[in-house]
Amino acid sequence: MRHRHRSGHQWWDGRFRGCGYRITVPRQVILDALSKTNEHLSAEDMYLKVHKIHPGIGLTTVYRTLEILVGIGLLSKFDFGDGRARYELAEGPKGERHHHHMVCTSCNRVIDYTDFIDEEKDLLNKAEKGLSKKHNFKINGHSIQFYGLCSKCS
Amino acid sequence: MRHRHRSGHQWWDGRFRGCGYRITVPRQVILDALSKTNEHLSAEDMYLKVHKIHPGIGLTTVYRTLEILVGIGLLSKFDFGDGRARYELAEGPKGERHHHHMVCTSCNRVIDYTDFIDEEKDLLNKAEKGLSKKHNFKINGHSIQFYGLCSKCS
DNA sequence: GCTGTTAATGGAAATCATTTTCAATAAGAA
DNA sequence: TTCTTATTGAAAATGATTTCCATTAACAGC
Ligand SMILES: [Mn+2]
Ligand SMILES: [Mn+2]
Ligand SMILES: [Zn+2]
Ligand SMILES: [Zn+2]
Repeated sequence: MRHRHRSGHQWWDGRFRGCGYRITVPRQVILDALSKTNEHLSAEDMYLKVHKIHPGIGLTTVYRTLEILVGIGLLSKFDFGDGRARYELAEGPKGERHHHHMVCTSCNRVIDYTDFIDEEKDLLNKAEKGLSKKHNFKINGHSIQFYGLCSKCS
Repeated sequence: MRHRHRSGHQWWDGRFRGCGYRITVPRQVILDALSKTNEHLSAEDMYLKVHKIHPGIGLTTVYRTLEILVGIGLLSKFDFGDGRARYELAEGPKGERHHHHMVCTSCNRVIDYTDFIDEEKDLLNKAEKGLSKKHNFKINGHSIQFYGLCSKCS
């Protein structure tokens, strides 16, 4: 009964195989863990989480897997200024999860928000067009974040 | 004649002394170098640049000075994803230099732009107000950057 | 289901940016 | 000039991420 979720195919199976990657136990476990959290985990966070159930999985493999997932666009990688990279599912079974972040400069808490996303999209589209024309720069993505103090720290 | 610029007071003198810091040769040299470039230098870039004229100045001091300058708001510190922090004068003798960045994911070139800054400001103000109300988050700053391919790489 | 090829794994060692330590030096108040 | 103490620079330490490499496991083809 346990681990039943690992028998059949997963929503990311196709994408994964399509890129020529093998589906291995560590990769399934890591993807599972990512699917079940909405935190912004670091590689080590991930390792510790996974390690409780699967002590065999090494930190190196976690790093490698995260890098692959970023590479095929399933994961987003962030730097929130605390000296380690943090990751978050870019796309779930239901589709995109586009949002931006507020980072507390005191306790490092990261808060997702989707407010103003529509207005942002307008501006970003406009900017992307204008900038790619004016500076001849082909824009593929963007990153926006606010820094400040969260409710508990202010 | 050379180094005359270091005799008198500089535009940053007051701010610097006001924070209780001593004005030392390494600090003057580093600030001078920063004033004369519009690149986005890393600590090591800075060290190498300064080292040509002042071989005595150590990398440690460069790191320390940059950190102080960020602390008092004279410098902005960025992470453009190439594994090292990069710095740029936040404020010149003439005042603010607010702008955002486009980062080439192929050659790591960083391009400043000020286009759409006004529209951005409107959106950011609106967002800051809305978010601080809704999420009870006190916003002090933001970071926006576009990623893509520069003219030479696309 | 077995087999062979080869990608994937994990522990140890290496890397690399940044920080810490500490004895020597220099800024600036008096 | 003198005295106090912040600042400096070399070397060592740190900590996240990568690289090495011998072993293991996916899975395509039988
Ligand atoms: Mn998020
Ligand atoms: Mn800039
Ligand atoms: Zn906080
Ligand atoms: Zn480029």
